[in-house]
Amino acid sequence: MRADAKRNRDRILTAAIEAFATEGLSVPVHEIARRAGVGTGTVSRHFPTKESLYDAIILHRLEQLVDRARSLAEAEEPSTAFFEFFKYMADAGATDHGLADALGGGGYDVAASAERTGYDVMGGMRDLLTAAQRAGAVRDDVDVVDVKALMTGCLARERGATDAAARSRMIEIVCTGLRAHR
Amino acid sequence: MRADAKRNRDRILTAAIEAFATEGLSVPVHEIARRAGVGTGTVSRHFPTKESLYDAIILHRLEQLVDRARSLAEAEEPSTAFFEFFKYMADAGATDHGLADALGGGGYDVAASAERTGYDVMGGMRDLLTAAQRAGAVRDDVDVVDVKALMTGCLARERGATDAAARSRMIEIVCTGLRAHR
DNA sequence: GACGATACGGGATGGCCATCCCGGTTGTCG
DNA sequence: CGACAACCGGGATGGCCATCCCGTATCGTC
Repeated sequence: MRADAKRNRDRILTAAIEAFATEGLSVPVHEIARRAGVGTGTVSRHFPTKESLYDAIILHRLEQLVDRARSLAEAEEPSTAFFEFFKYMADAGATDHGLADALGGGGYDVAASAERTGYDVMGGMRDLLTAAQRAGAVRDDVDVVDVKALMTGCLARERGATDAAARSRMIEIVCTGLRAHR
Repeated sequence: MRADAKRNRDRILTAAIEAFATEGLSVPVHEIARRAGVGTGTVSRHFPTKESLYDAIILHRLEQLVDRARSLAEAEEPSTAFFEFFKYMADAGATDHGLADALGGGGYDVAASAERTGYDVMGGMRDLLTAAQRAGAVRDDVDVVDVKALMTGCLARERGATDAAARSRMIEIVCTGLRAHR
């Protein structure tokens, strides 16, 4: 690959990460090109569709989060690992509108894309959850989809990432509800 | 107002209610006109902008829900009134994608529209909440916006309205978390 | 240093959609 | 019944956006 091509590709990725994070997934490709300082054609050539940009960025971000899940699973006991991760991921979603859109299903199907590209983004989360359930720390009738949905509730956009107090309050509420107790 | 105009207006409202409920707020105006059996011009004349249709339908729907909140507030003790209402509204949102979009903030700001048109959709909910808090049934650091946000989490669209079991599970989780306990 | 391959820019294209417009129609009132 | 105002339909308009295209510029190699 030619040097300038690689350089532009990296610029585009950097610009897209930032643009998605601040504006959400609906940011125009044109705007990403502008931020990257390249033409729209250059974006299209590196990433033929907007969805391929989603794949490159969102799935990569989720991989990072899953790595975090795995290291938490090793270092902590199941209960704290799960709840720490929940908080960690919710915070990530609150400061990254693109991630929040993806989790909320806004026009991008994470699970389908992960499958298509061979990533395993659900696995790490599922392991964390089932371990916590086996340890009796989480109600055992919930599944990862429930968890994801409840998390998106903590990401309500109307107060932005600013109101961290409200967010941690909501996280606390959901985590309390998730704890086993019958 | 001429008889045919009134008839068409009603048809449009009926069609729009159904279209929003099944397709969400992003359904094209054209599609609403088609369902109503009128031309797109007729829709535009009765409702100059799409948002005026939102106002007519969503705010009206919310009024109904607020009425329900008020009657629950009279009939029940504060705690059950609040939690009943939460469940009632979440179920409403699950079967009405338009309502879910509006609650989730998908391109329509309920609070602003309510203010602009003079409706008081938040009031009933707020009363219910503060009453429940005074009765010690709900943590007193949450506000209506939190409640609304957590509710949208229970409305995750990816399983549609079909999976009622998952929904009531999530409602249970959130309500448990909302209960006071320190 | 020159040449072929590769990549670039940004205008052109086409789809989608809300809103506007106007020639034709229909209800209403005298 | 007749005339006129009100209303109707749906095509036209314009904005937004992803994607494609092609003349031009740049890279890497010989």
